[in-house]
Amino acid sequence: MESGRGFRYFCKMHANFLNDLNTVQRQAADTTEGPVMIIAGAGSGKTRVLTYRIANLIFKGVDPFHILALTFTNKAAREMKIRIGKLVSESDARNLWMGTFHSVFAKILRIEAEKIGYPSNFTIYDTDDSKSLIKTIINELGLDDKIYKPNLVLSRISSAKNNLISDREYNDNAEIIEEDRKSAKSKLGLIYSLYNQRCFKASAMDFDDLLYKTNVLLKKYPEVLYKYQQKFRYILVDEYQDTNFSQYLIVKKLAAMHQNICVVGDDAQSIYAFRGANIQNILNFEKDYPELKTFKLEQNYRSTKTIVQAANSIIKHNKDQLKKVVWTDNHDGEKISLLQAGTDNEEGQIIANRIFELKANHQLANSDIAILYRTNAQSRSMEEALRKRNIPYRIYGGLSFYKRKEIRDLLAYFRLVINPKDEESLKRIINYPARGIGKTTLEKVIATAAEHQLSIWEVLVNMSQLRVITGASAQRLTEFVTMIKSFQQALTGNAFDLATHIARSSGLLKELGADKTPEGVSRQENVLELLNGIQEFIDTESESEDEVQERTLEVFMQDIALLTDADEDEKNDPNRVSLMTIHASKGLEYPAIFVVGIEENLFPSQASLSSRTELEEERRLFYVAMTRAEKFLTLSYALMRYKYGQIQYCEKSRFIEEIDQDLLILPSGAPKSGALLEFDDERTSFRSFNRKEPGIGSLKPKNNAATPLKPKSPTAFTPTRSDFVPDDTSNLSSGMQVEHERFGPGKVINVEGKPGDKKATIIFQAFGQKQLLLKFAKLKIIA
DNA sequence: CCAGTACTTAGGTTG
DNA sequence: TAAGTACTGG
Repeated sequence: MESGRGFRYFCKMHANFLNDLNTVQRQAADTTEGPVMIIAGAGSGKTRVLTYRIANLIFKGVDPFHILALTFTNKAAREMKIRIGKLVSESDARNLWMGTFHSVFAKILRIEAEKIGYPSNFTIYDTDDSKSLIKTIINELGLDDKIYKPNLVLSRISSAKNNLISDREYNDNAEIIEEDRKSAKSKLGLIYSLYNQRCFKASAMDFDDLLYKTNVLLKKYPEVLYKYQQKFRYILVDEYQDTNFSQYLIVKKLAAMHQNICVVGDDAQSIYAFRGANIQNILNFEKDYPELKTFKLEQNYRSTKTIVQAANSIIKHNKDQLKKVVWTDNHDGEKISLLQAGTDNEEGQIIANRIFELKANHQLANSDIAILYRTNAQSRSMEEALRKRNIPYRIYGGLSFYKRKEIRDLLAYFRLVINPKDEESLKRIINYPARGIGKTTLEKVIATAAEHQLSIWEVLVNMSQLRVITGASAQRLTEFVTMIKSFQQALTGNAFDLATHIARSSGLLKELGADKTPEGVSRQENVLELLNGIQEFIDTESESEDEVQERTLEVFMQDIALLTDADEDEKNDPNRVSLMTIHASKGLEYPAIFVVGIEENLFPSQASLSSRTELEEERRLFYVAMTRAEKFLTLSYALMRYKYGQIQYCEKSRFIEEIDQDLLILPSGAPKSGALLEFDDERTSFRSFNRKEPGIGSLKPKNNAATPLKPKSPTAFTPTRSDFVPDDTSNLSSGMQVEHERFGPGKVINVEGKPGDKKATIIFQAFGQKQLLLKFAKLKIIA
């Protein structure tokens, strides 16, 4: 079958290419048959081993189509493909099945969708969609959303799915029922069932469904399981310590036939237990495959001796761990600096100063440096300080491009056009931009849908037969349906043309164009950027050879559904300091690392203190943070910090005490807040500088002048005119020119409603289309 | 319907 | 403090 593929690569690769690896690494990469577990300490060249192992498989003649490699992020998959491409050939690398669990199995689910009753163009609900649907259900059931908090409900449902507990099993399980009853949330099971029904009716799957339904598919259809067992003869799983039960079982089933399964992980770096990841999977692995060969990668190539020893001294305080000794041949390096600041703001200033010193003394670039923190809220004081010193930075994990409102709005149009049953999208845009479809009308439609067991879309399409809504409202709903249908006609055509057409004729671009504030302009630019992205998508060729897909809008949407902001590439100025949470830093490395806010109740976090397992997870998190550093590691804490606008007094973290103290440089006379060093620019010039409030200097009031004020909205500039005398509008009709006290001149395009309670739709020159109730609106009739 | 105001709440977050 | 939602007057 594998007709001597190795031959083709003989010239390109010298047979001894595995000599680039150390002994254990080489064994791990060359033991290609049978179950293998690789325990890979931090910085031990794990990615390198995976890369070489896959290249080795291809070199030995395995067809890339038969290799499945599951990674933690799409970015990791992309980078690994590039590296493998350089070892073998780009076309072979392209043909690998490589990606996250979610993206790989979403692909498979689309192929097999009809077996489980879904269309292949099913929508993927993201967390916001899920939450919004849960909110709807809670409201419909008349439950209190303070008891049934959408976040909590979702995490409960998610955890059920990740443990493969169906809604039926949930509702039949005495233990679960008792647990929910005790916490006064006995309706959770009902919400779970309704949520599933609604997702199914909307032809939608949430993130957890992608794994759950894969399990259902493989269990219910042995022939499908067989097909993929045949296909995936070699399976590799990265970051195995962070997989959950649902993922574990998928892998176990797929690997059952050939048993060529290789998992790579490090129990010391397991930091996602809080959402279902299970270290037990590693222990299970040994039970499932008694023939297993285990390799321990213990030599660290990343960090100095100091950093490796410090990290080891931390992790040894955890009881639960596999035996492993991480060591390094690297230099001792510098000691770890510990900095103490008076307040969170001062912490930012000290760090910024320190970054200047490091860059000046050690020829580091901004991009060699990362600041890591426990919670996103901590980024503020760091940003402020960096901005003041003109140090360019980039924040990971902020509001990603695809989460911006204007982008979600346009994507909702695309989603609805592709899958008109997608109710979350429909509700989002049916009246945006405003087209006079009010809350009452929509509620009537939803009620009708529930009554007849139809989707909202089906009600809209069959409105004339159902005769629930009549008159002007029905007219506008019909117009909406006609518009969406006309978009659907163009689905097979050019994706960019269709997308642009939708953005224009939905009125979305016009709506955004009406807003002349800087924010408004930037929203418009974002939409244009998305359209550019679609053009770019069309211009790039399809990833894999076996699916020569048309670059339609539908395919584009499938592509971006599972993106995260870790996937965004750095277009402008790559030379920036990186800011991110420790969670987001997993798998990354930098010459210089700052870990900030190492205080009790923050790191370890307050909530983790009550249980040993949670505290140990925090400690692993600290271990991950420290082991990101290659040469320079700086830790810091503050004595005071703002939390929810209140001052909180802090104590340095127990984790600091746990570090081998010989490796630390303790805060030698932490700078008093009276005299900080203030740098002017990137040169080393600096001057002493006195703060305004001696003593408690850094507890300065917020909203200082350094923070740019938000530009005022145009509304604020339009004075309320005392000479404005409104006209009688009881006979207002379409086509009339009017003037509004605040919105200025505009043209009436529609008037409806009973006399005395009329609603007018007016396009204002400067403010776009608005609907106004005439009993309130003060209008002057011009013509 | 629109827009300003009062009130509530707050963890880390793959895809 | 900041963001998001619910309420209310025009």
